[in-house]
Amino acid sequence: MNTSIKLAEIQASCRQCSLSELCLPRGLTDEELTDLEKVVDQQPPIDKNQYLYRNGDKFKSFYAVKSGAMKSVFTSVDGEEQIVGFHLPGELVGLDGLNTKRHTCDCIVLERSSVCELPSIRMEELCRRYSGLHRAMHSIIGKTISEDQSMLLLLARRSAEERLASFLVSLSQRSLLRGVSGSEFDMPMSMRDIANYLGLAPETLSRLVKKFDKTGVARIDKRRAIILSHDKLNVMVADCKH
Amino acid sequence: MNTSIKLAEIQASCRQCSLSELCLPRGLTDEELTDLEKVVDQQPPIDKNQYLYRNGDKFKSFYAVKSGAMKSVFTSVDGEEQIVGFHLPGELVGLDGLNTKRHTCDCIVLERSSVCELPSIRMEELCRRYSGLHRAMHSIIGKTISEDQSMLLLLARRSAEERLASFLVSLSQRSLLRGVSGSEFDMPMSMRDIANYLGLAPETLSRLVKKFDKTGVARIDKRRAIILSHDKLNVMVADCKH
DNA sequence: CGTACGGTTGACACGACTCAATGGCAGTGG
DNA sequence: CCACTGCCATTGAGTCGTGTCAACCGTACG
Repeated sequence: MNTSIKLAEIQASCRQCSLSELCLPRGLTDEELTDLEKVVDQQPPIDKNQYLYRNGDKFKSFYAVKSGAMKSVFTSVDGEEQIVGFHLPGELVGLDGLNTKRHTCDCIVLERSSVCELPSIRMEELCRRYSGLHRAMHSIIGKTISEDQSMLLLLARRSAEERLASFLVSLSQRSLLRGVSGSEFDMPMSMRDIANYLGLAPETLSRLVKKFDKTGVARIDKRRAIILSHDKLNVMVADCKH
Repeated sequence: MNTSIKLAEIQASCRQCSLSELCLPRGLTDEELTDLEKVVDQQPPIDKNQYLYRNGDKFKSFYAVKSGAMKSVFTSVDGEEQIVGFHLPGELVGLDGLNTKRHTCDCIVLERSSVCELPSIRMEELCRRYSGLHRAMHSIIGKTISEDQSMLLLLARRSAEERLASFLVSLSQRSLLRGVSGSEFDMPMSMRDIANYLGLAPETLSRLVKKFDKTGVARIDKRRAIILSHDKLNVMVADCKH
């Protein structure tokens, strides 16, 4: 195989990527984009259940999800596991390594996925050169923090029903952002994963899903979700206590 | 009054600050420190119940807590409030404004406090010049993310008892870091605030505190906490389900 | 074909919330 | 100085949501 061609293939073309409006490149200048493309590495696809990185691994890169999906799992000293995020195309993962320069989560692939690798050293250099990129990074980091805080409220104050409703709304909105339907979309994660993420027992979630179907709110079959009534969902999310 | 002297007073001296080993300056070079001091503004003390910033305010600065304490309160559309963090001396607040350039939390002062203001524009410039400072910022941001994630696990998977134990351990450790006793320290927040932070009803917390006293784990009187047995506390935190 | 795992369903228990009443303390105004 | 007024904290009684346990089914996979 011709090496030069291979290299050309490996280097990412953010401009041509359909996710560029969701992803880091959003709002960057031409010059910034050109240099960003130079440091972004395409990675070979990763199979289901493989680790993108593990808790304790040295933090060396951020990763942008190109296709597929993954989950970040935080494990406590006693072995309790908590899913702290699901990552869909256009989203950036790896921020949990910023503090100690080692990852504090496992990042596990939910379905065959491909990612772009953004070496942190080179990103740092670029951020120093381009304030637009620096701000874009900060914006993504800030979004992660805000989402985590919103999740704290969800877990601390919401009922099981409100949690599921909120989760479906979130997935629906992210689905829309990617240009897919906000009313019918695939869910790459298992029911167990969703239950864990929402701080519920799998049994509780199972009963809730059934109830949502019966009451015409939403239907989940296999790994496909159909929102039956956005109105009802939004009411459940917005309302404090019924 | 002589203006030049006044200016000299306003400008912070991170080097002389007893918190420098906890705070942003930690690990910076002399040169970085000199320039950092130039952008840090001392602010007049803020009284109890005042807002450092509000949800929706334009994000213009980070703030380093010099003395006192504050809480970050995240409010949902329906008015539900969740305390997402307590901030003690040496800690940096304001990160919730990174995403949209507007704060997503209220930051409320718990007891008369003073802060150092770090204008974000000037910090950005400095970060571009000094990689050490850049990394220090990233480290603090990453720590916030990791702590939030650890909090997600706490709220999703832990019993009320484990949550309180974990909270006390955290306060104890932070107290130690500041050079105060890890076994006896003041708690600047109300019982209500703690309950809210831990996702509990105030009544539940009250009963738990009583139980902790009775079982020789910890005693909380007025706003002072005494750890009676670090061992017992650690067991409660480390143990999964008994 | 056997095994493992994810998801479902039912019975049951219990932890934590809600509601309501009381006490204590701080701040305020007469 | 003391009554008034809130707010916070406490305590008890009762309920309900959600977790736990156990059994079962279907499907994927080796």
